[in-house]
Amino acid sequence: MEKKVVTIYDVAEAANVSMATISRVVNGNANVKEETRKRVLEVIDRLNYRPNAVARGLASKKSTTIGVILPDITDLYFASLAKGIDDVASMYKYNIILTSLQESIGDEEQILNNLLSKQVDGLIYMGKQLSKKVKRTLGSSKTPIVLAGSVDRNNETASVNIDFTDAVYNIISQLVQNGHKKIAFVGGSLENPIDGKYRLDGYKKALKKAHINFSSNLVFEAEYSVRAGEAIWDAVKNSGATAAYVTEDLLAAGILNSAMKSGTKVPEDFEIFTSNNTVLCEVTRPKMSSIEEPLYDIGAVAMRLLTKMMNQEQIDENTVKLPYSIVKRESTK
Amino acid sequence: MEKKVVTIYDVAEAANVSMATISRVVNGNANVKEETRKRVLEVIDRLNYRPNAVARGLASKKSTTIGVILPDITDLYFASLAKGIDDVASMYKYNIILTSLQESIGDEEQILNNLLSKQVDGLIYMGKQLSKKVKRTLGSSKTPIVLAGSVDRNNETASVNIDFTDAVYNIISQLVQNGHKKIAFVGGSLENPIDGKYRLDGYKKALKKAHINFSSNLVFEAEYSVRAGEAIWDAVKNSGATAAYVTEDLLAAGILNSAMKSGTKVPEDFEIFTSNNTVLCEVTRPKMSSIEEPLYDIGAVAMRLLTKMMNQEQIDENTVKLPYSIVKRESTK
DNA sequence: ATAAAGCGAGTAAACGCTTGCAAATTATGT
DNA sequence: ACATAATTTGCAAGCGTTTACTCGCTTTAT
Repeated sequence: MEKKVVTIYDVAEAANVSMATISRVVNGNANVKEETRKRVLEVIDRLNYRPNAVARGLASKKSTTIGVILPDITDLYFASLAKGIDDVASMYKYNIILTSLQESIGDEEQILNNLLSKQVDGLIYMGKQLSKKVKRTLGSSKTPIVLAGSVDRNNETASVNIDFTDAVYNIISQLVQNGHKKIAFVGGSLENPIDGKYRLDGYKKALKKAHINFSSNLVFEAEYSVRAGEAIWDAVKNSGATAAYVTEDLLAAGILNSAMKSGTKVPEDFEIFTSNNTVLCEVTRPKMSSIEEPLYDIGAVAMRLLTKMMNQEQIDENTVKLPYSIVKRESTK
Repeated sequence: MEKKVVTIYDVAEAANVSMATISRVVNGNANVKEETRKRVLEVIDRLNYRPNAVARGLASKKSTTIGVILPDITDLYFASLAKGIDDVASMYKYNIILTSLQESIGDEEQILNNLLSKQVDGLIYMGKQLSKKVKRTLGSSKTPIVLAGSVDRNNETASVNIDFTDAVYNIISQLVQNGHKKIAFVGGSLENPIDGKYRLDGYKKALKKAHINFSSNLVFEAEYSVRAGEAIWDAVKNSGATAAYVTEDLLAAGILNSAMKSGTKVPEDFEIFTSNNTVLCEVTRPKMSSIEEPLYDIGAVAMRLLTKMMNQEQIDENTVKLPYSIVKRESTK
């Protein structure tokens, strides 16, 4: 006995109305007599009818699905953003199609096309930056997109972020205030505008304000990993730096561990500020002081913004900057 | 000038063939003359045709989409599993719809219905355990499901795991070998069969083997968080335990930190073994020894298994247990 | 009492694709 | 050259919904 799928027709028949009426009650359309609605609802329940979202999508041209593109879901930074997105999405009854950016560069376009072919109603992008090509593809579709924790140099694309420059400016200023003259800036690839432009700008700005000359010897580039952090410590130490601002928590944890292990006391002999305030900051010993990006909120706001765009609502701010704060723990004085 | 969506008809017209032929070349059907195929491909490229996956889904009754249900994406344990799933899924051209299990209990059923309404071709579940109700809903659909890092008491449902009991047995045996008589078992909710049954069984078994009496005073239940770990340390210490096996990394990290802070040297005065070998183990100082669950692989194998089920291939093993290993770092002797 | 307006429900045409079947074309063997 | 087989194509019927349009029946106003 094969299990038959219950369709709108079956419900219509059992409830003695036309399928249009079923559709109306399922969609909450007001043009249905209360009595009929009740009867239909009952039948739906009895037959265990489950509207086919694919068919609905085809007929309505809405999939109630959004595409989320991120580099790596095991990176707590993105996972936190994703959680914010997910919560708001489910609040608005959207489903999320998650896709990771693979190593290979070229496939960003392919991922996008795949998502568009699935008729997603919107997109959230958390990669490093949108390529021209991708932007073009996006432009030719009408699918709205917003960047979360990612920036668009030209502010053409909607995005939600914190003011990276400002945050780093503050951090560095505090370090300066603590008497440091040589402060290392340890970032990921400087090609990524967040590190290479915004954050570095904040660093430079703070130094300038304090009349300290910028020296590229104090700027380090490393992969975002504990190992890379451990490996770079010697270089950082040898640069003469007495404090460091690190753009990512794993990296910072690695540096911290190497420092402690090599006998450099943190924060007494060396202060460390990191950037993402993931749970890692609480796991290291000493616990790390960090910029607190409201990651969950960034994701949530990005998703909320996207729902507005999908509803064609008026958007007042294309680029929203959320407030950040600074959490002092034990890696700074 | 409104942008028109390019459909299969447009391509057919431009290529001077019927839409059926377009469909065939898009689907790689062999019954197309090479010359025609080339021409069509060219037109597809020129018009920038992107097949509508929703329409395909409706016509073919396949969505090339699977649903993934997990408790919390910011938990590295699940994130790692998810990554394995994602990679294999994209290898097989499936998309993933990610849904988080909210706090509220009752909605598991709703989540499932939503996913089924989206016509997912398969499901991967990583929650604590499938409720009867959910199982029933699942049974009435034909959608295959596999559990990843989650267990089914009755082995009715396909699942991929490690042998939790065996792993813990080994850990505890090593601790016993190191001379410990009082070993704490610190888990999450013991209602969860993984902790409360499988792991605890391994613990008991190892004690028994060593002729050590099991004492419930040495069994602790705590939330999976750093704070909970820090908070529980005193109780653990006061129980007289000289070593602990902890079922989750955050929790272990909290315990470790409190121990060190309170002057108890790890591993000299107290040994700690944890369970998930997430990156946290490398971030704490001392770094933590851990069972190494091949999380990524579990996810990957689960997804692979699911593809087989979706293809109606013969499955030899309903329940697959992957090999685990034990990584010794600095929290044990 | 009667026309206008409104409500509730049905009809049928999309939506963009897959696919079984039949028709047309080309290749093969004699 | 002809029949037959094999290869390519086209036709059209779905797939399960949504949604304009219509239509009959009540209300309401006059």
